[in-house]
Amino acid sequence: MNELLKEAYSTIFEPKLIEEIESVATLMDFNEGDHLIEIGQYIRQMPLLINGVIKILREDRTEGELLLYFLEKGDTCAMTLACCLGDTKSEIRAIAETNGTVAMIPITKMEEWLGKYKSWRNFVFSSYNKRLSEMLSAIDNLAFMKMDERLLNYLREKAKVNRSSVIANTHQEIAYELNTSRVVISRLLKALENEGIIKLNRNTIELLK
DNA sequence: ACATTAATTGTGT
DNA sequence: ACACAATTAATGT
Repeated sequence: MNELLKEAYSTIFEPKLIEEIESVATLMDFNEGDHLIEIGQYIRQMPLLINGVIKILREDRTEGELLLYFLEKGDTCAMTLACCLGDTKSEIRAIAETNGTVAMIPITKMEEWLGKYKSWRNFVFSSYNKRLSEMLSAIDNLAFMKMDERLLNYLREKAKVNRSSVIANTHQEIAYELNTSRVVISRLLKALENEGIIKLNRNTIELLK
């Protein structure tokens, strides 16, 4: 079972650290659609994503959801790091985009490793870094980009994480994640189809370019 | 195989 | 944004 762990992390972590992870981590499988982290929840374990894709959403007080970014194999959630270290509640919601596996690591260990392993420190810092810049581009999207550009961005990201140019989502679901209405999505999608950028089917969208 | 229903998507106001 | 039409998938008979 720990083949997976090695495969995902052996390029980043030194062998000793991987051994330690193996000895303390609990592997947890999740299924598509599972709510991994809810808003307001305390986080006592730190997840390392081994397999699958997780999406990170922010929720508006009025009940709108907004997609922030996707997590892929070898990533961890920066929010979790902040929560663990600062002992605060989660500000975000994490939902499984596909089936997958995470390794859960006790916070005590992760603090211990910070001093002990250089590769771990690097991992934590660069995760922060990466997420920060993803947050910035998410903000850019919101502040400066029109809905049609955001939609196209979304489709591209989604195609990337699923490693497939076919996106299996209804217009309604997309609208939720971009925090807009379904009608807007339908119209924009159709416009994109007319431009020959995508192909529209029921329940699926195929990215052509 | 057919009819009914529900869900998804398209369009006009 | 809303209402409704059109299309397609799901289900029961």
